[in-house]
Amino acid sequence: MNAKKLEEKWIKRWHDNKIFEAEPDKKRKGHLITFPYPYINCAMHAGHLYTFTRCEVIARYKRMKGYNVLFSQGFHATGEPIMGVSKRIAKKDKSQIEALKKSGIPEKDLQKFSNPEHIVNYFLKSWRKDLTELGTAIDWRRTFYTTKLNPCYNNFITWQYKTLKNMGLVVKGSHPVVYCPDCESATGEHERLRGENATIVEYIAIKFRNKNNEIIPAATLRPETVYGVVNMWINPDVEYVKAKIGNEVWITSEPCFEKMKDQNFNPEKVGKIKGKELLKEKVQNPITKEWLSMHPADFVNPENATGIVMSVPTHAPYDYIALKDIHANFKPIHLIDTPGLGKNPAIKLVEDMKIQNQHEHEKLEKATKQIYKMEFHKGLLNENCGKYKGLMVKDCKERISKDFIKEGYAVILHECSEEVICRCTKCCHIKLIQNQWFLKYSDEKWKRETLKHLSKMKIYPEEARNWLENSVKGMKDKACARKSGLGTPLPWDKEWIIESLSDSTIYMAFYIIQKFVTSGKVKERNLNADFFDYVLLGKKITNIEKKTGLKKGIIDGIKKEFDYFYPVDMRVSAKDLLSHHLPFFIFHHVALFKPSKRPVAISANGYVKVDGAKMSKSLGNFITMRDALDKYGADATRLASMDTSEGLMDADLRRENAVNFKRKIDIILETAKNIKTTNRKSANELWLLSVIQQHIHGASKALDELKNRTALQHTFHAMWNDISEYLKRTDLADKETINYAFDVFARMNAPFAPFFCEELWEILGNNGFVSNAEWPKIKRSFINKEVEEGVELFKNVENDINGILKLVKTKPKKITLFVSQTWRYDVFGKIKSLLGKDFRMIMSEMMKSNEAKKHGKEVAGIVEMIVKNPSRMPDIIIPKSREISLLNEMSLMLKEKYHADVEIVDADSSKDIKAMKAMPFKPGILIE
RNA sequence: GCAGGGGUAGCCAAGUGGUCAAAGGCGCAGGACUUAAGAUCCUGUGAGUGAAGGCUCUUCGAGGGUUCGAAUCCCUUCCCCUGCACCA
Repeated sequence: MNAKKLEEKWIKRWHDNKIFEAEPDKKRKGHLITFPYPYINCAMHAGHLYTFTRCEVIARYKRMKGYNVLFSQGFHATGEPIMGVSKRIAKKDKSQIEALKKSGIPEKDLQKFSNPEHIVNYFLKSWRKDLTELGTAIDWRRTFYTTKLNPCYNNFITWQYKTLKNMGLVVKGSHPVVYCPDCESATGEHERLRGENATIVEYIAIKFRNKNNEIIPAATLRPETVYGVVNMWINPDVEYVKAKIGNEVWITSEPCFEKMKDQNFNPEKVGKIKGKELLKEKVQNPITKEWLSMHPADFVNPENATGIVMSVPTHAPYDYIALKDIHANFKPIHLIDTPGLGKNPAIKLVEDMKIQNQHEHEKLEKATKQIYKMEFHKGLLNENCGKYKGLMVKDCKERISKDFIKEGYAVILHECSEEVICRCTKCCHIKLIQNQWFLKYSDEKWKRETLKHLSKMKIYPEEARNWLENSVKGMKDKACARKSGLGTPLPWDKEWIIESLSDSTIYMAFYIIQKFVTSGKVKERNLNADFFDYVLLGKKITNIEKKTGLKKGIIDGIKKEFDYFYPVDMRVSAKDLLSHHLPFFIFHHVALFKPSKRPVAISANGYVKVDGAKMSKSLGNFITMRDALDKYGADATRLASMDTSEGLMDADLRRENAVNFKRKIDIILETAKNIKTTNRKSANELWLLSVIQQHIHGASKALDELKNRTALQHTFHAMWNDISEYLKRTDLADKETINYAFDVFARMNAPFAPFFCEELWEILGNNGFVSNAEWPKIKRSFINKEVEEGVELFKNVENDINGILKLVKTKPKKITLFVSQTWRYDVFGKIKSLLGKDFRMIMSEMMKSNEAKKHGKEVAGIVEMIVKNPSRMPDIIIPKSREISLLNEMSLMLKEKYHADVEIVDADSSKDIKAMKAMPFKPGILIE
């Protein structure tokens, strides 16, 4: 049967038997596992596949371990992109039309995509189809999507934000964005011609004053160096602006004036002044009260900050070289002692690097960076720095800024970290957006509680904890609403729409409610604040029937189901969400829910590469889910994606692996169907039964730690190797043994490759579904170390014979195997018990027995050999009689293999040199 | 810049103090099967050396250190990837 047919067969049976529909059940423990709902502006692709499959494997594994797993899947439509697509289609944008065509949408349907609702519905269907064909164990009664297009979900978000606002966790404020004054809008990363990676930097503009008490602001990132300013830099060719700000007059460059307009300074232009004119003025340092001259410099860029620069030649290479260029005299003021930099480090470095003039930008940049870095990390402020003397730069920088601002000596000026040019070719600057709504993640109590809860959570792998913890610690207030895009309006300020990360924090709870919406028991009108307070928060509400319009039986049923399945037991995500969604997820649960309803565990994984490279359409390694399903089938696709990597490292999905898995699956099914059996229990059977226990152990342990690849190593590769090994050694398999092996194989691989495992399950004569079967338990009675050792012995002997034959290059006529002298067994046994102790101690212990004394020299040799290389010591020392019988058993096989006579000889009764060399578990070999 | 992760054989990747010249996979070479190809199975795969199952040297980004012993622990240094927010 081909893969497609097989998949269809089982999808239908699963569906007909409703096996993935989770209902509360007193006998089992509820287990809620979730994958972050994907944004549905595109079809599912390999990037989603990996994380999704991890989640799915764990869901199926937990189910088999006896948990009542609730695994459903919602979809995310909130935000700008879907709206963007619809707008571009409405405008008949060519590249957008092409993109849709490429993803398989026929020309005649294109126009429908100008309606965002159509886009949502289209991709909902496409995702559901792909996920179904992938064989996922999803309870589809519980699926939903976001935005006000779905009124029930909309009510849920409305309730959440009202509640958070009442708690004081949604507040009004302003925040800086990169802004294009020409387009009059925020300029996102993808809307920039240049400066994609620019970040927002806070400059400290220090308010120097001239004799007329006008302010000449110099912006700096190093306010601590204000103690060492010896002059100011002005660009003589630039025309500066005089602006009234409050009751002060400021002199800045023209672009700075524009920035200040957008940063709430409310400047009013009152005049202009040439740079050249300014040079005549003197200004006073507000901190040191020193009067300083203004000097000309071309490196002063009017676009950058205020267009006026303070000069600290001792710690800023640019300032020193510029002073040197104009042959100015100055008195250096050394401020920061840094190990390895010496006095006046900028002067020293410029001289050491032989920088000639201020046009050697490359060298100067390098020097500046070096000094900044070292002084920041290791610098100590000295006696020239007033009350900050004795502090490390890194420790007091922030304090200095705050102090200066508080005392009115300085203000914050926001600036881009690098030049940003908008698509419209205009230069961008930073704007402070007013009256924005924020989630107050900076709230100390909220943050503290969140960190506290995080410390109780299980995080897989542990490395991800650092990342999460740092994200939570560094979390600032987050703007939670935008003016455009799809979503739920802020209930109290409807022109704002709750943005996409902010409406995705506690929605896992909605999987439980959605079932009742799907069944029609609950309608939009029932889902009011009282409903959510009662069901989700467990508040006592009188007259709940009246208030929600639901019968007590129904609403209590919902509450019971919520209490049964919540909290989220496991959230599986790629690592990109560690810095925003996952912290938000914890924050909001902590704010809203009582401790027992907060998330239990998070598992994070790396990104996906395809064939070793980042997936991209231009590289030709972009795989949609559809491609993969059609080409490799669901099982092989799933296996290939799980056989990549685990932990936070990026997974590399290799298409060839998928092909190989596909082939292997066929082989396995064929083998299982055509197996010829008998009844017998020889060492071969006992061995297989025994090693299977190891794989059960290994796989279970790995899956408990969410290590997909390690698990697959056991469930698939190692298991199959051992089964093949067993079959190779025998013409007829023992029926009971081989059935057991395939039974375990089917069960253990069912989470990874459910379709073919169901098929295998049926071939083995089972009814029902392997998906519902129990995860195999270790059978202690099957563990047989001696038999395993026996097989090992066989392999070793075979290996040694091969090695010798290769070297001597003769055709063997007779192979003699000498079983070690009896006394050596005792010696080995004794050494084993002493292993790990000091060499001399082992030696003296060994020499206590008479038997050992008799062979003193040899015993010493053996001890030395084993201490040096403990691998020479077998795991178990089997008795000599057993070794003989094992060798006798294998002699027939050796005979066939090498077409030679095989004889087993006891070394005690031989004088052959090879007989003397024989060790326990390592027979002497003589080939003639 | 800050934060997180990483650098292991031709490639991917396991390994966090001794059983490590280093699992597994891919690739490559040889063999079996086949009319042939493919698939499958077996053998080999750091270098050197040995007509007996070994022995020697070199190797885990680089450089130091700790240790009887280091891919693994400590220090210094170089390089790569990811995130830094209003954007899903």
